[in-house]
Amino acid sequence: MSLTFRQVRHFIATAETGRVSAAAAALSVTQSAVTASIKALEAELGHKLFDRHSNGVTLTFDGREFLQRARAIEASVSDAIRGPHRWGMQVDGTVDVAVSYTIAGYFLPPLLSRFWRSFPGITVRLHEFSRDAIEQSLISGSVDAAIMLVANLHDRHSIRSRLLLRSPRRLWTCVNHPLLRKDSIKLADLASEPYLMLTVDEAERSAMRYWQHTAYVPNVIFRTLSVEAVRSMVATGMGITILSDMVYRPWSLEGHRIDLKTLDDDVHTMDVGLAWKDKTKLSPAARAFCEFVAHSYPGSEPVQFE
DNA sequence: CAACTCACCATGTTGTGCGT
DNA sequence: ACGCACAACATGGTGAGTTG
Repeated sequence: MSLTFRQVRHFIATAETGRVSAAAAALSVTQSAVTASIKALEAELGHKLFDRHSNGVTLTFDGREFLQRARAIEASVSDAIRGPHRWGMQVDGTVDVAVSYTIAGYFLPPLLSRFWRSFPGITVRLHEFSRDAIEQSLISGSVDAAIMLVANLHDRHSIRSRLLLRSPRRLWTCVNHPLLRKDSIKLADLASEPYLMLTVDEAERSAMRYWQHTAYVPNVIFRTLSVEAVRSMVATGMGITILSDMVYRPWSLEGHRIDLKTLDDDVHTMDVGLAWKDKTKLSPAARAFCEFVAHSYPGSEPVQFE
């Protein structure tokens, strides 16, 4: 027997809900069907993907690794299914796209690769800016569109956005960190821990949005623009942090492992979105780019580009 | 060569047991 | 009570073999 797309869908649903029964309900199948899929998948891969608990399941290290691949499989299949209806058309031109640092490093490359294959006649000029510079560029018309973290979008009157991806934020620790032995972890449990604060792309502002809902503040021992610095310091046990799954990688540059834990508090997701200036007629190339990006991440509301 | 039969397999459900 | 695992059984698709 070989891996099937059905097993991948069951696995992703289980990973995202944290419960086999919830995944089954979401997929409109029974819990047993999902259990069987995951067991078959584990047998096929030769690795345990979930740790089973009385209140659900959690991804193992191998499970987290496979989740990233499973999401790529799902996106690729979705892309293949949608593609032939729309993307065969010939469009030429240039599109200027602004992106933030996190998007450029962790979101854009695979998307751009697929776009280039679909629209070889379109040249994409990329510009990496801060959030406020992206907004100014959109309003001034110096860029056609942007892919950015939309939670902190300031000018929602002049700039329209379309949510593409919600990436959950979780606790990062070194392996064998005492916090990992706790059944449930809240922000209150982290307040006394040395905290590594990423500052790039307004990450600190985003972090403080969920800390503000508690009576605690993080014990920040180091602020940095470097995700790799945070990764290395977490991996060596210097501190903890909370960052999104999108930027998570299981190893630091030095080869030390980083563990993940879901928090019990309501920590906002990191929301990636497509943004463009309202009431602006997009060029054919810009419109093709926006439609391609929006269609690559279905799920939320349909959107019409002018 | 098309139509039919049958065995096999993947995938599903129901019912139930077990652990927390 | 809740959630996962497993056994037994049902269903539908597929491929091999048979028949006219």
